[in-house]
Amino acid sequence: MKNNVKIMRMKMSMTQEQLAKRVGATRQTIGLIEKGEYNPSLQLCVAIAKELNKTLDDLFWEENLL
Amino acid sequence: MKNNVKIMRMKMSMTQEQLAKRVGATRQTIGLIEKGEYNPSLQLCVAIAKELNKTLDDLFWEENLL
DNA sequence: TACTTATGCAATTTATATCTTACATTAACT
DNA sequence: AGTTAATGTAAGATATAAATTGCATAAGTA
Repeated sequence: MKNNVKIMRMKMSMTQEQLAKRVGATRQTIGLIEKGEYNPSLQLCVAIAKELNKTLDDLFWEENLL
Repeated sequence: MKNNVKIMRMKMSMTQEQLAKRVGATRQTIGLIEKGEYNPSLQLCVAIAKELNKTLDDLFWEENLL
């Protein structure tokens, strides 16, 4: 489950904790998702995408990985 | 968690059971996802999208809902 | 040095997605 | 009427996402 969350979060100058609070998750959960060895729920993925002004495909679709 | 899974599955002339088998899930899980009152995992969403020749955004991004 | 901030990581608990099994319904067909 | 295929739905068990708590570390800073 590799993804672009970490890169896009840093582009927005947000910390894991700030993003976590805004999407209603914990810092640990965000950390695990960024690490990639995790299978988050669709709701959480959508919440993260909206906070980072991206779409699901931008963050999680294979062909779009940076 | 409304989505376009049911519409796209029917466009591909697949039954819930056929789609379920191809993505490694059960018919019941597919049914619940299509019904929309459910929060599937990202892995399952990706598997479904690939089987239906669509992307995550096509199936699950709000602005793309049919 | 000491202090703070951001992150990594691990153990335990809680919530819930998913599976399994089962039964009901509807539509199409013989 | 009877049969089959596709779907809806529900109860219980299992797997795992996510929360909670805690500690370690690196980088910056007073």
